[in-house]
Amino acid sequence: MHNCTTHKDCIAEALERAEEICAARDIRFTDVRRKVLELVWQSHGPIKAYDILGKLDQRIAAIKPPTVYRALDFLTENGLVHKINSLNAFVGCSHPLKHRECYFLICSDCGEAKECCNPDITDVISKTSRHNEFLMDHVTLEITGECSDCRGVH
Amino acid sequence: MHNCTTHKDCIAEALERAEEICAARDIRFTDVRRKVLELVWQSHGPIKAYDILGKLDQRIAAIKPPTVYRALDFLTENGLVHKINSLNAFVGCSHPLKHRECYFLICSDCGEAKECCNPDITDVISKTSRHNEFLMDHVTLEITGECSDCRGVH
DNA sequence: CGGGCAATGTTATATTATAACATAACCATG
DNA sequence: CATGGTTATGTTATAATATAACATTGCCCG
Repeated sequence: MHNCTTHKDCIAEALERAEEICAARDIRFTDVRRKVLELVWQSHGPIKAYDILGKLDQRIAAIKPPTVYRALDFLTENGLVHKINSLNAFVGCSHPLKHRECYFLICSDCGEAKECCNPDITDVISKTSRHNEFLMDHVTLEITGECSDCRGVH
Repeated sequence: MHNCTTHKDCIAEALERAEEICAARDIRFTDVRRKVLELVWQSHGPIKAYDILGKLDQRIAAIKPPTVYRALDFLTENGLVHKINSLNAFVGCSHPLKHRECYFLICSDCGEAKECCNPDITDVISKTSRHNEFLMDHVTLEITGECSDCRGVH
């Protein structure tokens, strides 16, 4: 389902990057937020808020839904995770500095949500918005289907 | 918020079209389904399942959530309504025969969800999918922002 | 060290959606 | 027109997702 050979490293990297970004922006990367981000990355795919909650409960005592949702809100606002609306799930952002919009290829077999941030897509969407005199704020683009791995494409 | 001068007509048209489509496909356009579709169109914008339920309750006795969700599932499967995932709401499809995929410009001011089915978008999305060896099944594209009316663009 | 703000805790509840089983309506076929 | 299969709806209960509202804690700055 995923390619990173040393998945531990990729989690650690994500956390470090988050740390840096928060420091740079002078916002607090608290324990809860770190833990939630870590769990999102550990899942290495879309994870649901209550699944995060479940995993947290095993470690720390009695964290409740609002705490998780607040952390997720924070992480989302700061581009560290994305919400996948069609799944009601959250996924770590692989390039939290590059751009706000992320497009996803979501495999209904293995559940992977691969970022696919083709600028051509952004262009054509911007063009369409402009053509409709629409002032774009945020774009949700979620493509479901079957990924190459699951289809057994060499 | 919307342009159709005679909104009653546009509801009636949508229902008639639905009738025809279901007849052609030899599937049943039952009372519940018709009523739900009518309410979706009456709202003339995204409407939530429980709002539909509320409006139904006033007319018919004691319709329960599963009934509404089943009707919405049916209508969605047959391309007569679309679900807007970022709003958890449903909207009538203006061209139920032309294509399955629909893209939306959603105004966060007035709540309108305008279909914008630019084939250029479809092209670029298909291209990206192919490039990723991804077998596309369904596309969710929801652009939030502010529509021309709300921005007061002449 | 105290006042203010940001974050989290806590309780309760709202909102969205479905499982599971019972009944009814529809309809083809003998 | 009986009957049996299929599709649709009714019904009860509950699962899953998310937030409101208020209390408390912790952090930082002066």
